[in-house]
Amino acid sequence: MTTANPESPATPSNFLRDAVAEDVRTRKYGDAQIQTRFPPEPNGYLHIGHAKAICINFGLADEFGGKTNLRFDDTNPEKEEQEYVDAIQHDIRWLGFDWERLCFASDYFPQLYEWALQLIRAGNAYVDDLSADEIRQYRGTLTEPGKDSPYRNRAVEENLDLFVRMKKGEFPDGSRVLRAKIDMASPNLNMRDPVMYRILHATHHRTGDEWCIYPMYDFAHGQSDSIEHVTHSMCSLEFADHQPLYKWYIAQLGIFPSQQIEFDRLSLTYTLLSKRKLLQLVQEKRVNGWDDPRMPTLSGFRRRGFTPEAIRAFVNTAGVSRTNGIVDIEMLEHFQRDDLNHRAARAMAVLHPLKVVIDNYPADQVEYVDVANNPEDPAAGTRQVPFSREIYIEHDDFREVPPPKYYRLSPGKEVRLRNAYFITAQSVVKDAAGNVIEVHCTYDPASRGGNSPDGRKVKSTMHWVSAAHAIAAEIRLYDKLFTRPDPGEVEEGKTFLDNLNPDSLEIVTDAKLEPSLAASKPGDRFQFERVGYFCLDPDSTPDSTPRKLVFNRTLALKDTWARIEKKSGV
RNA sequence: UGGGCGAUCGUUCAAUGGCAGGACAAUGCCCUUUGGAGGCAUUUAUCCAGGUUCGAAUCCUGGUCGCCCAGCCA
Repeated sequence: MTTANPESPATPSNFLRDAVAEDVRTRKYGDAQIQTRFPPEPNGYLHIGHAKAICINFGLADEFGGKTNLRFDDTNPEKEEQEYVDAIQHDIRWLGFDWERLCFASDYFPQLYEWALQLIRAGNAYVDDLSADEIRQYRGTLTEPGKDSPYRNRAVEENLDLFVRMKKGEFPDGSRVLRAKIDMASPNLNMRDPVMYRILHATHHRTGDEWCIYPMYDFAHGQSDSIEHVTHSMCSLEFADHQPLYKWYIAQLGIFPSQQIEFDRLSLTYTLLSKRKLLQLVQEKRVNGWDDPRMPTLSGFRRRGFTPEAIRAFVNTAGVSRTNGIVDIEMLEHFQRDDLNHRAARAMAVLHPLKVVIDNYPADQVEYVDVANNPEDPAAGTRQVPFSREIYIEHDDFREVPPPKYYRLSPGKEVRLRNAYFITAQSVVKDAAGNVIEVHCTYDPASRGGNSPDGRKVKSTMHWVSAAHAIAAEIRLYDKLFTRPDPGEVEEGKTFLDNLNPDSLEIVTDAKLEPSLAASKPGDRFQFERVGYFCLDPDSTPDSTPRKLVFNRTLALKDTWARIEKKSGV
């Protein structure tokens, strides 16, 4: 049962949907419903690329009234862990999907073993004593055929005896394998007597030490699909070459023929989606764990403040094909900004405070101005924000010598403090080094709320926080984890680690926030007006003393001024 | 140099023999109590060469280019 709704109103056609629709139309499976599956290996955390596979598998089944199983492809005990099994389930639910059945390839080990015996009896599988190295040599190359193993024509009884003893644990790791007897001269290397079982005296996260032989992917996946009556087994492109083998096992065994269909993986600019490399980043502590907000994992995006709705909308819009391209990360960011723009509560926060003293404002006066919680959504209501004589504004919002097209505060210039008053800069106070540390202004009492009765206009509106009421927070500003659009592109002698962005995390420790933010809870998302979207990090302790608030920047707001500045070649 | 898959705006996905369209990005203008958001407009594409057809991105032939495969990983 799926809980997510179709994201885009007009779903463009794609070859996967077409294939399913055609099978439904022709009643290929009779009264049986469409069945799909999402088959992760629990050897790492799910990333944005998996989100695509999840949306495709769950989405298509849902669209055609079918079901989706979550099946862990746990046939390699050396790489798989329970931690990953748990995290994966959590992430799929977070994304908005729920499965019909929770399955494990390891649940099928007994059945797979029986099927292996069946293939041996039929003369279609044999135990090979060749070493891994020898098997490689015998396999041939891309252009040369392989040659038969000297053990290829063992008698059925001997194969049976040996395989049973492999299972009993009589042989050491790597000493023997069970192989399918197909064709050592096949141009498809997957058909050159592929290994079905290897000996691995390893403890499996679910079956413990019950088994010491483990099936290979190819001998497990298709049959698992078949057992679950999967009608459409959608996987990534690199498995296309495996399809003949997938079909061969199913045909030899005479079991339900699931249909494999391949599609392209998702790739994103400035993003690495190799599980091996992501694991390396975690293990070498280049990032702070799988859920580091800079990671392209679902848990990383979640902590960063991304929403499942935006990720789904992005994945659905990016589409699916059989070409391998790279989607611009800006597209993902667009969908996230769009989503948050509509939903996120607004607040005022000053990241780099500059004190402003309003000289003609009564020293002990505090008034509360009415502020919309979300201008995009009147239903979000309003709140009261304290205003007083001393406030903080963003350091960037004042220039003693304003460059061309700079509309913000500078000496003699009048600007609007959002929802409050017009102020005009009169003088500055500098430290010994000549840095502006304080700006003195005057305000127009008639402009309360942000409009002047005489109708005069100001070019700029700025956010602010009352100094006396401000609360402190740590703010973590994230940037791209890698400096290159393709992080895997490396020069001679370098690795992808050399493409790590040294400035991917900037910590601001002295941000000043409006007091209402004190009530936020980890996971709460906000738009800090004119700055960006932020999410309260789990490192926060909003309810303890001392209270600690840590906000992660999800994304910065688009910044026209920054673009102008950049274009003017500074 | 074997086999498999693919090629459409800068990027990505459509068009299923009948006006090449959307999204992202970019550019310009309008609007704006967020230089946000929004609105309008603009630019740019069928890998190449032949062929079939009234008509080809689509079908055929031949090239070119790209990706994947030689784990006892998945």
